[in-house]
Amino acid sequence: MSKSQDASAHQVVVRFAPSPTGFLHIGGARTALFNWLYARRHGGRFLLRIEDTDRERNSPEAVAAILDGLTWLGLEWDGEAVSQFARAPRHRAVAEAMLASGHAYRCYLTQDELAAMREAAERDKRPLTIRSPWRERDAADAPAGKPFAIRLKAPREGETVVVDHVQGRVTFPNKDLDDLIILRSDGNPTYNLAVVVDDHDMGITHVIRGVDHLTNAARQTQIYEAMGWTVPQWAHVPLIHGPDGAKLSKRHGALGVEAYREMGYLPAALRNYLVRLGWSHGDDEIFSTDQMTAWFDTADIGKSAARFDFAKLEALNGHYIRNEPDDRLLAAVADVLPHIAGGTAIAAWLDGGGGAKLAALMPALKERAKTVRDIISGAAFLWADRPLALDDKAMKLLDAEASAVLGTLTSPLGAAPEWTAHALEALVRAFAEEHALKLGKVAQPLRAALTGSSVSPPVFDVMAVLGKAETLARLNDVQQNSAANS
RNA sequence: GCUCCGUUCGUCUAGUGGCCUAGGACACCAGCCUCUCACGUUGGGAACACGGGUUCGAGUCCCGUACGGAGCGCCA
Repeated sequence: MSKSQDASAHQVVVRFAPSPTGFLHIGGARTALFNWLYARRHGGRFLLRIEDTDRERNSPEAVAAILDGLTWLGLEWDGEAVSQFARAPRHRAVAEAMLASGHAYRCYLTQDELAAMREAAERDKRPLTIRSPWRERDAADAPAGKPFAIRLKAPREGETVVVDHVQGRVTFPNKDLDDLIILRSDGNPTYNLAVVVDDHDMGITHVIRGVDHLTNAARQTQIYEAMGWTVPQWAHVPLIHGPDGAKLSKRHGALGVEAYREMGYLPAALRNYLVRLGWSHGDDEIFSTDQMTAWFDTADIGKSAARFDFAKLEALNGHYIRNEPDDRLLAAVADVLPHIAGGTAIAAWLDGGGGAKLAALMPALKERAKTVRDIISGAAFLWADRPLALDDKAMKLLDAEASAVLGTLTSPLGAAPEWTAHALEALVRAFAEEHALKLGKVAQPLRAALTGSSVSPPVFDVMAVLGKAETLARLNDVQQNSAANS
């Protein structure tokens, strides 16, 4: 292990180490992104480790969801994902080695004794620092057969320093740090031990993670030092908060990335939004993946927490949608369809020949969409059943006068020699002029009749995509309806 | 409570002692474009938490206060 590490001593190796207790949430996604960017920037490796040592709270579904989320986001990792649980024997061996070298000791403190210490500290309103009497006791005093945990024999004097790319130099007085347990009485390694051993064995050079791990960095430093291992470079990134400044909750954005996918966000947009949350490169806002990787640096990560802002994500997503090739947008539509009401019916319509129509309208659709779902709702009139349901504004647009205008328009339309947006626009403009009407007086009722709404892509595009027969049929529906009402 | 961290427009941020009468982006408002919406474009309002220092000069350095956050498990 150490040989291969020496050989690659100058190569950057980072990792993303989620615990599979849920989905890949937005904060984790950003941490993964930062690590991925850092590795790519330095031509290093981005490894993945699943922290699944807590058997109760871990599920294969969650692991799959995390891998899916990373893949969708485009954050490919190098090699196989490492299971932390599978490495427990090695963690145990390291704990034993520390015991043997005198850097750790067996602690026979019981849960009851611990609880009493906690209670006493609470009562006296003083900070709780566990001081195990077993630290100094002779091994001969050990009660035979009683369960024990292994605790790190941490230094009591001086301070432990964490030199961090983001947080700067943070010092922790050793007197405030207690002897952390590295091996539980049931023989299982604890988180801090497992992380250090794994990071060391995996040759991790830089640990980029949330600030909630800052104090862990101090404790982990003590383990590295006890083992005589090289401490990795640290970069503790501030957390992402909800719009109200409090911890991100389900209401806000603490959703799994798959939720963003289902809401119709593009991975490139989410990456761009996330990278800009806490990190900056001057006034730049839009980054291609190449630019991100070329410019990303832990030194440019801010120290204060950022709030999650859907409006900005949406604006960014709109930008990416406008610039996305139509065929990929079509694929994105197919991707979200299963997740919306009536989606399967739409998918069937698409497969039954509607796909070509959606594709034809895509340039107009993507111009006004913020999410993939907007594309779908904006195209809904394509597969709507006749006669169309009209919304209130459409209803108002189709008053008696407008209906009459549309009635006289039907015959020139029926005789249209060419059914293209361009030709239709010329035809309708000529018609409006002939009848001394402003174009809007014709176009708006037309839009209402054809789409059932006052808002849509340009009407001439709508007519072209709908086709002559369908257009005339929808206009006829309006005539029927207005006749019935009068 | 203790330890650590933070605080520039509503939000994300630029800013590393003079280039800042504080810049960009999103959002908001108004105009233009226009068959609607959107895009685009032009313009507008909008911030250095507060109080002391240091300095010729402070958003930038120091101290304090307030507010916010994170961590204080035989969880990860």
